[in-house]
This record gives sequence, C-alpha cells and structure tokens, in this order.
Amino acid sequence: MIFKRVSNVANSPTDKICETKCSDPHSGAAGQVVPLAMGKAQKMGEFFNVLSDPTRLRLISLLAEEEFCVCDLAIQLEMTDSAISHQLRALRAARLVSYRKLGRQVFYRLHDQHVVDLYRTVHEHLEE
Amino acid sequence: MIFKRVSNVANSPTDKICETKCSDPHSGAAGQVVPLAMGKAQKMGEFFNVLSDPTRLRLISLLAEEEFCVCDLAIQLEMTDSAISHQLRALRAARLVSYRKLGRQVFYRLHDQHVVDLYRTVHEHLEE
DNA sequence: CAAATACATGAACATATCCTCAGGTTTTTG
DNA sequence: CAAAAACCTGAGGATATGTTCATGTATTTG
Repeated sequence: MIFKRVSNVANSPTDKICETKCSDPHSGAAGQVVPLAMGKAQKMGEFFNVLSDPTRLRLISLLAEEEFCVCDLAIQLEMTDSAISHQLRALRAARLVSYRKLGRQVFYRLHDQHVVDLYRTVHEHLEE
Repeated sequence: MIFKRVSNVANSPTDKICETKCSDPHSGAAGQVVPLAMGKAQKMGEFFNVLSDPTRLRLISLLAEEEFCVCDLAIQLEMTDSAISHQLRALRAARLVSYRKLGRQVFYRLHDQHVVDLYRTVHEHLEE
C-alpha cells in the first residue's frame, strides 16, 4: 500500500515525490508503520518533560534515598523554599511524589519505585 | 552530622531553622544523603529534554520499526521537511539516531536499542 | 493572641523551545 | 548545464518554562 500524499498540509510550495519505503511490505503484520498518535505523544512528552529539569532530578535523587520535608530539600539544593515548592508542585502533578503532613511540615517521598528505576537506568546510561 | 546552613544563599530574608532529618543516621553507609551533582543533573536533564517533545517521540516511534528517509518521515507526521530536519538534528546531537546517505536521500535509524527500551518502558507505564 | 515557622501560590521577567520562512548545498535528471 | 528533488540551516516570532518576589494560609510557640 502506497502512502497517499495528504494534499493541503503546507508541505512546501512545490509538492515533491518521495514514497521510498512507505510501500515496504516488511515490518509487522499489516506491513504498515504508523507513528505514535498525537495525543499519546503529547502525554509521553509531558512525562519526560518533568524529568528534563536539573532541579527536579536533584530532588528525585534525594527522595530516592529517603523522605524529606520541603525546608531540608531547599537547604540541600541551596535554593529557595519557593523554588522547591514550585518544583514539587510539578512532581505532584505528574504523580511522581506523594506527601504527608506532620505538624507544619510536609514530607515528600517518591510515589513508587518506577521512577527510581527509570532514574537509575538513565543515570547508568550516561556514565560512559 | 548536622547540615550547616550555607549562609549567603539568598535563602529568604529571615533565616529559618529546620534541620529535621539532615542528621538522620540511617540510609547508606555514612548516613549522608547527597543530591545529584549540578553537572550531572544538567546532562541528565538534557537527555530527558530530547524525549520531552511530541514530534521527536513520534519520530522515534517510527524509527523503532525501521529506517526512514527525511521526506517519508515528514509525510507520515504531516509536517514540513524543515521541521523534521530540525528535530532530527536534535536527535543526532543527542546521539539517539544515526544516518546513512544514499544518493540525495538520508536514511535515519535509531542509534541503539537502548532508546527503544526506554521508550517502550514509559509507553507501557502510561497505559493505565 | 501575636509572632514565627513551614509551605503554597500568583505575577513577572529572563530564557529556552519549536515551528515557519527564506534561503542554502548536494545529487539526480532531462 | 539547468531545473528539480532531498535535505540542511539561520533568523524571527509565538509559546512554554524556571526562578524570584511578594503575599497568603496553616500550625506552632511564647
């Protein structure tokens, strides 16, 4: 099956012709190669985006060891309470951390082991 | 061992006191919990950042199946050659893809299996 | 109860990111 | 050789992101 050019896609002024491997019958059952759907790519991107910030990664590296309150996290990263709080908000939104309140303090921990695994995997990968 | 407050760190006008668990002796051999170093956090962030864009993830999803030339990638994602080329540049810089030239076409493929594993792991993780 | 601590939040600013547009190079084709 | 195809690249503009600053809420302490 040949990929038909989607006509009005603003794909350059003069349309071009290059349907090289689109008709290739190998790879998979139907011989069709379909890209990840937009919606899923968006979700997946948002997930990786949470892990794309140095501060958030440093927070995760600490929380991978034990539970910490916001103030202590701020001290160890030598950053403002506010900055840390904002980042923890992002980590919460992504369901990467959970917390418990104790008096006026809030202790954060990693939501599950999954993130730690991912973190460690990439950490090893970059050691080369 | 107690964490001593790093004095001039712009850590709010009035310095505060909260050295809750910093002196906690458990976790690890020396009982010390040290955050990921700034430099490494930066590198790691850059790596995840490459995977934080929907377009790049869709490219990876295609290249996980087989080799493709730029034009075909553009057609399947319904985007401009230019846009795709820019993104492939980012993937190249991150050493996630390699390429071979054949005539006037350039065929891209994933550099190694490692990325595919990571991609699939997260893909499954988000299926809930 | 008033002050202080711990944390959260909104606005604002500087920076980064992704796409488009307008060119560029290289290779093929007529 | 000239035109076209395939791809690359830099500049520019809209949008997103991270920190600071100022302020707000809740809990503890004197």
